[in-house]
Amino acid sequence: MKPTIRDVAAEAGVSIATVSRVLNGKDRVKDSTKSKIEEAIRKLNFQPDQNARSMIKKETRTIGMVVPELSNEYWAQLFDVLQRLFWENGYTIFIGTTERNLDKEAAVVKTFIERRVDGIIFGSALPRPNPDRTLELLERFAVPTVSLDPRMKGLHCVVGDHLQGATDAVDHLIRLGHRSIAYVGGPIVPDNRELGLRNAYLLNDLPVNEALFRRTSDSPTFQSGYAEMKRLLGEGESFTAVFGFNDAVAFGCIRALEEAGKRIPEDVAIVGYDDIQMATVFKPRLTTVRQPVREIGEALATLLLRALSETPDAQRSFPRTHIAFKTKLVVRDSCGGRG
Amino acid sequence: MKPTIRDVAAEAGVSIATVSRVLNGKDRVKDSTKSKIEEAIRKLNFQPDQNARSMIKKETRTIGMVVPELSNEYWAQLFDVLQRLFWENGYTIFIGTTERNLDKEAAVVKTFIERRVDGIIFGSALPRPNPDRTLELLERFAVPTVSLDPRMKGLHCVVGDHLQGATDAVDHLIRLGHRSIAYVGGPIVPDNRELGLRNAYLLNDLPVNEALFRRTSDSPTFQSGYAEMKRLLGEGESFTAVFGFNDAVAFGCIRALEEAGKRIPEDVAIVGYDDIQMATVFKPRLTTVRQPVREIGEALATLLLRALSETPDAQRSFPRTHIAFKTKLVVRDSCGGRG
DNA sequence: CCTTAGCATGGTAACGATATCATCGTATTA
DNA sequence: TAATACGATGATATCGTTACCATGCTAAGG
Repeated sequence: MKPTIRDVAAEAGVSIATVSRVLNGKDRVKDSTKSKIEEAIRKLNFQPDQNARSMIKKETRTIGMVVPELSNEYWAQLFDVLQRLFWENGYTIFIGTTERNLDKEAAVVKTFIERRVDGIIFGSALPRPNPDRTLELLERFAVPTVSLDPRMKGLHCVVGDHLQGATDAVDHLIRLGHRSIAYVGGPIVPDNRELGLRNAYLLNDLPVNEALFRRTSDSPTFQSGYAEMKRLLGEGESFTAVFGFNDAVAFGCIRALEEAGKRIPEDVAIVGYDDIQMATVFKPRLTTVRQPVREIGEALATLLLRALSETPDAQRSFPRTHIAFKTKLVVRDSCGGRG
Repeated sequence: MKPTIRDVAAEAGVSIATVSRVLNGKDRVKDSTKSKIEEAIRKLNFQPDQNARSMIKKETRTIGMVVPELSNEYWAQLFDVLQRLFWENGYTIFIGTTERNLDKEAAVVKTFIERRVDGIIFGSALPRPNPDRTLELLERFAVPTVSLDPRMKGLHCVVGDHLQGATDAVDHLIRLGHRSIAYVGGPIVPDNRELGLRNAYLLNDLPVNEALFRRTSDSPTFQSGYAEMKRLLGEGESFTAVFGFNDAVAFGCIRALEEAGKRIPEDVAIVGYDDIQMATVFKPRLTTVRQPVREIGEALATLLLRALSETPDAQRSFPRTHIAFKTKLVVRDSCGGRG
């Protein structure tokens, strides 16, 4: 059996209270006693049970992170940033994937609540139903939560300004002379990137062709982008540019276009979103909208940590915060026009 | 304050023992009592405290996963597979990244032990020191662990057969006529991929040029591959092919080569490792060695779950298992010769 | 009608820590 | 020298569950 604080106390010939004192290093303990206890701890290979500690401390020092999936560079990078920041503050991270399924999402949040996480980073990306079970859970149990999805009403929120980002991207295409831009979006609506596109059309007083607005049926990945572009090409609509929901989708489109004999950017211009690492490798290099992942992660962590440092009473009245990060259009070669 | 089982008992006018019974659904409870209790649970929004439950059950139903980082498609994909399988079996996953640092690695494992995870998936990738603190921790506390690193002696182990994979890849290059193959490895030794390369040289009775064996100084990423290839090119060694530690590194090399005016595959042939999604996008498409991630993940989960189902006594004598998965050479365009 | 079984439930000791209050010396002060 | 303060430690309630044993009730069997 694993040794407990009682075993250590017996071994060192003191009371468990004193052992607890050296474990936490707060009360004063005589040096000789302290070293006796430390020796006993070493000898028995004692590791305090964090769960037992949590029960009485009423905080677990765990964070739950909910994301669609991790095999998506954006989420993975975000995780790496968050992991480092929370680790530095003594938190361990539970992670649960929604697999883009509302039931799973709610189940993950419920699990986190049962495990009494101190806070939640909510990075799901699903259309919000009504009633929204996940949101209800989060509110009922008053778990401090920071969301990456602005549609989660009432939660703190840190986002990239996708409306702006998409508008910039499409403006760029329009300025290069494109008038028919196909959009391959993700599976969810409403979608600020799509709105940004429509916004740019509007600002430039251009007609929209609804047949060019597409959405992938599942996760916005390389495969789904590829499949959707194949379908679009099959329908014979004409277009001279493509705006992809993210870089993976954009790459999928590129692959489909090339298989259909189109050249990039000569025949079709492409712009993506996220600026993943591979965006600089692919030739022609991808023009895309960069999200400041590190800054977003830091804002997320800072906000949640600040909320956690409030007393439980104060947390309820902690002001709702909404931070939107500016994105940046990174112009490379996939739209041509720059040589 | 969050409602406890006692509040529910009071609300329903029964004892906490009975509430516990309906919570666990094992003992028989009269239907009318049961519904009274369920009503109270709903009314109070009661969620049982999993940690309190763990204390007495002596299992937390959590798994700790330790990985170098997640912004690496291989680890991210593996995580997604594992997450699904463990979720289906009622486990929640803690994840900790080592940041390729032995101290952090040991600290993560220690944290997992303090949190009393039921099992650990050990996916660190670091040179093993002697003495090996992480291994000692794992052994002392007898946490059921499955490793992805065969150098963790005494642990169950599931790996891709990299020696074979690398041999296949290099054999392919040699068969295409290449005699000077640069290797850009990861930061750690020994490295089975490097050994596979040497093995192929040996089998084909070719001389080796040590100057062509390189290793990235940090994580095997796009950036480090790019930097290392830049350095190699600066040294003026001649070579006609490159074998990259993984696809990201290979892409980094490609980028550096192209900047130096080399064409792929005409001037330099490239082969990567892992077969990430982008391997099919890049033109020329990357020839690479595919690891069966899904199968590896399933084997990992199955093995750990089986170990966990043993009684604590039986776990000690549970036979050490070592599973190596065959890899598959995926021939595309980056080596030419098929074209 | 008494015994006995079995069902439904209650009471309470764990689990492994921390927190609080009590206690006992010993040194300091008036 | 008695009062006092403080430093070091011990005893024990507590956190929110589950496990285990006890108990009361009803119905069946003799």
